[in-house]
Amino acid sequence: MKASPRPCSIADTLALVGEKYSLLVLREVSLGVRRFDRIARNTGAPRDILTARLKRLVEAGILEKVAYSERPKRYEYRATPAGEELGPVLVTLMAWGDRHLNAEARPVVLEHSCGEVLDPRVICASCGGEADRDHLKHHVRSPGWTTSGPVEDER
Amino acid sequence: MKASPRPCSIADTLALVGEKYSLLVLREVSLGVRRFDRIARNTGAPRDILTARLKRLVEAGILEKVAYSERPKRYEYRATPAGEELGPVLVTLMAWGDRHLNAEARPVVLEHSCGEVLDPRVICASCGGEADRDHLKHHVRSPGWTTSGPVEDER
DNA sequence: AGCTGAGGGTTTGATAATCCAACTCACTGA
DNA sequence: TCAGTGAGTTGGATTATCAAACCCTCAGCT
Repeated sequence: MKASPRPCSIADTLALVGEKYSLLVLREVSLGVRRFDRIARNTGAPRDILTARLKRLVEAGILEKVAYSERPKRYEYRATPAGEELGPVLVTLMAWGDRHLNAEARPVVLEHSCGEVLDPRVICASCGGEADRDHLKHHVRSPGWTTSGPVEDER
Repeated sequence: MKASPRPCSIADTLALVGEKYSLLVLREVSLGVRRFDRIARNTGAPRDILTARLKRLVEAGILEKVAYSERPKRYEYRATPAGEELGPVLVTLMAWGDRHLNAEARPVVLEHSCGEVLDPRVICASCGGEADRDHLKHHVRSPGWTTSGPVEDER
């Protein structure tokens, strides 16, 4: 994926993991499914595409190859710490789908250590308050990239 | 995008918003950029693709077209409540990119209503505890779709 | 009336990515 | 020896993306 005009961490992150299947691969790995064949079947990814995605995720430092057998050389894929940190993205995507697409029968349920089914909230780490639209303000740091758009003429 | 083999809200959500540019369109809308031309320039999406993405997001109930001028008929795009609820996905994607790709100079900063720069955390709504890998257990509801894979033979 | 420009798209043709099936290579276990 | 498994590669057909040009409606000059 190509970088997009507006400098933005969302775009940069999607440039790494936004291609088709990448996040599903991560889902499988975080469910404990680490081998090529099974990831291919569980995600539905064609094998050649899966090869490309795994390569990219390994190069990005999100997954790592770990040999689980010499002779024949066989590798499995595990999440690195950076990969684990994408967990919140998966959790929030899943929560949205559970609410808006699979309200009556969630295919996968996450149980929190407190015993309850997880209902995830995003909060501010320093004050603990809810971090939704009403409580956030954007500050665009890049000159010429306010919400009114890019600089038309910077001569 | 096609549905993937494993029944999963992550896959279902990505089937709606996982195509290239869709989440960037949502980012622009949530930054207050609502018009076709400007969304096209700020995301870098080709105009024909943008037309397709907007159509899909409107059909999915994530955006809505609002006329801001009769004669000539002109529309702008706004997030519906369902669209607003994708905010946490954008926030977590941005946080990952800020940490791993733009650590020294974040392009956009979110300020929480408490006055601090937002450092988002995902927590369990019922107990308030951290919702990371160590505190979560997966329960796969679909028969035959444990982490060991699909049913090989269901005759 | 005619000209220019803005806004919001559609069309066209070339380029690139995806998909799927078949194939390879290196073994293992019966 | 022979079938099977795991992890990819390869080739060809299909689909999506891209960039640029085009279209239509109207507003505001002149």
